[in-house]
Amino acid sequence: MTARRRGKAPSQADVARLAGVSQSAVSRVISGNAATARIPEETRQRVFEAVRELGYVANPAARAMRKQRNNLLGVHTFERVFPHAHEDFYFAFLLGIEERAEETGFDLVLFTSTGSGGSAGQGGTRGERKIYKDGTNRLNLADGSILLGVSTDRGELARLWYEGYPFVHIGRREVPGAEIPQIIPDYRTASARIVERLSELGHRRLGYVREWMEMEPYEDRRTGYAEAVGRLGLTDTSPGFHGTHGIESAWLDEVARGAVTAVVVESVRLAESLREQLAARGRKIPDDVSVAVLEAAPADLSGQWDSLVIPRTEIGRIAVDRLQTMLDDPDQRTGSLFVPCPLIPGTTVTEVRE
Amino acid sequence: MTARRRGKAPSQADVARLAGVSQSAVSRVISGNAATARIPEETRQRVFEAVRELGYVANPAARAMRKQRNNLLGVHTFERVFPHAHEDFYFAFLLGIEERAEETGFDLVLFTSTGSGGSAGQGGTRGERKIYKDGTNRLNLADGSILLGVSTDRGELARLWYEGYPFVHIGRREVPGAEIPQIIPDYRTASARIVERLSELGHRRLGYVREWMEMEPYEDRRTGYAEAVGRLGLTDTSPGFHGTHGIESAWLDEVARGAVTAVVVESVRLAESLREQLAARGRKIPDDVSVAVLEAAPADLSGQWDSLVIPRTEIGRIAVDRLQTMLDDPDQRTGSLFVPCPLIPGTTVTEVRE
DNA sequence: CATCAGCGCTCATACGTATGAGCACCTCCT
DNA sequence: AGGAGGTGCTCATACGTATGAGCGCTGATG
Repeated sequence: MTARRRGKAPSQADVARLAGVSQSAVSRVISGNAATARIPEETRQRVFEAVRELGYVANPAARAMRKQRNNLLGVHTFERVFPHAHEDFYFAFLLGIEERAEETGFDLVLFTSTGSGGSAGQGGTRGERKIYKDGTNRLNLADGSILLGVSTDRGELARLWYEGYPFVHIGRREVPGAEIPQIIPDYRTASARIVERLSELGHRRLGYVREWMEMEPYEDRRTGYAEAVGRLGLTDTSPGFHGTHGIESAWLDEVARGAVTAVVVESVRLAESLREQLAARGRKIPDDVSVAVLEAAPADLSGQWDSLVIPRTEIGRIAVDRLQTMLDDPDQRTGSLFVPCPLIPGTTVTEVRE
Repeated sequence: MTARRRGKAPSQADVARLAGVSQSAVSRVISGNAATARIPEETRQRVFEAVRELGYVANPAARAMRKQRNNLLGVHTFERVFPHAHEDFYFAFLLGIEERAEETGFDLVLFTSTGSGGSAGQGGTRGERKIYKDGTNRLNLADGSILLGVSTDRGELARLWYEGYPFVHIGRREVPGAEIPQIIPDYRTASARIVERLSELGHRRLGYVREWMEMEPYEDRRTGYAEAVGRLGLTDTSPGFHGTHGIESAWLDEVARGAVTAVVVESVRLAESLREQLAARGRKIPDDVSVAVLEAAPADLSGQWDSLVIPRTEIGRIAVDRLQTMLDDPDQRTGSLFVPCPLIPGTTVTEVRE
């Protein structure tokens, strides 16, 4: 048995010829719902027979063109997926997306092609991936897409939105004039809850250490923190709270002197640094200062710092579901979802001791 | 600016109307090569103007139907991708595939849908993914596909091959009557080289411990090992060499007595077990017995055992390239590629000491 | 015996793009 | 002046599927 030549896959017309019916009859048998198509069992059998005989398989491109559905969900990341996956950055999101896509019978397109095109090029632009390459919008291939990535190009997002393409963005990203549906880890509430907990443990004078980035996710953390500090009547005079990023040594001296009993830090990286510099001043965490972190470490690194955790897998699943509702009902094009971030206990926060 | 209603994306016809030319002119301007299409600059500009005005983007489905290319590469795994990725099973392959796909301007489709279909089902068959669901072959959506997975369904492979669908299988997998292009880690040569090295180090009496699986990859290791043992006139009377899997304690006693100076083991798992059982008999690796392993541990676990390493990322890249040549020239439908597996030195093989 | 409903299909068309063939016009050469 | 050859397009069609409209037939009903 030698393989059939490629390029002449049998069509419904071929099947029809063999079964002695019309192409449309074949179409109805194969994919038409039995209700509208009044085709008796005997004919159906003949058609299926012919299908098997010829090894007919539907052409998805044609089908996609005719219906407006492809059963394809796109995933666009603005940077490479897998390298980051290795660092657990995208990985857990993809896990959830894949799970849910499988459960709902969708396939996944990973948009990996860069804007630079070129068939034999030696690698595209290393950093960024564009949605629009020359005139064409690759995402269109999928019924809808999930977008993720830190360096999101807001212009492209705006255009995509304006064109009415169904998509969901993981993470908050404001684009003026476009109400993009987003799946947003609720950093704000989580940050506030961390402050509440510190307050319950007796801490009244806090400090805040911020990252250098100014993206929405950090804004949310800062908003939640500030709001809770205000509401609970706590004190924060740290430079981080008022706009400076990183750790100032003058302020550290104050902390060492006991001016502050708890510090909230935006990242593990900074928290580690804080620990070192406090140690250099003879202060220990949590004995002298409690520290909480506003970033989920990958699962295996956790258990150390008290922190919030980003439920990435769940967010992936939610993104798929949100997208599906958009597809089912085009009126649902707008509206974001907040996903609560649980706090995980560590060993760096204790009751205040004075 | 409110978003355009979904469902009526502008077509080339719309652009043509606006630019005052025919649809075919638009097509030629946009995608026709300039050589055959004799369209002056002025007209081109008018068309591009209209394109921008309307926000036209090409419809990939229609394009795919007309040409026979999609610029889509499929990846089908017979089990879930990402969970395994986490265990570094598929991960490195995907890394290479994605890299190379990006470099050559292709997008990736991950075929995640199970055979069980169903739009709202509560998850398909947990284990296996089928290629053919009811009558349709999802893979057809992509120009060609890369298949991988341990529980490959040979029947589906045969059918796919027979239909002339372009695909590549990662790992050796024999299917009677179908010469499936495969990217094969050259376990055979690598195993032989390990034996050669042991021989160079003075080992003449070897032992072999086999896994319970009977798949091609293990066959290759066994063949390479046996061939080298024969060629170099070495001795192996171990049960593993003659068909038994696992570790027999009677044989272990012999090893402990010094009947064997080096053992080749099919997996780290078994090697660990071997170490324990030798330790129980007062024998140490490598002081009393040298041990080499025929399986690459994930990069971070390595450095311990002397073993061969599977160049997974490279294999992924090669698979993409192999597929591309098939697509460019349908006559290249057959022919597999062997990829050499380097040996990495560890601390478990030394010169023989007697 | 005329009417009518249902059955089992077929016909025709649309989806959006790409492309071979060809048409009308112009320029240049003999 | 008449033809050759080039330019700047248009026409028509094909790709494979899905679907609304409709046609001829049969059997039942009035």
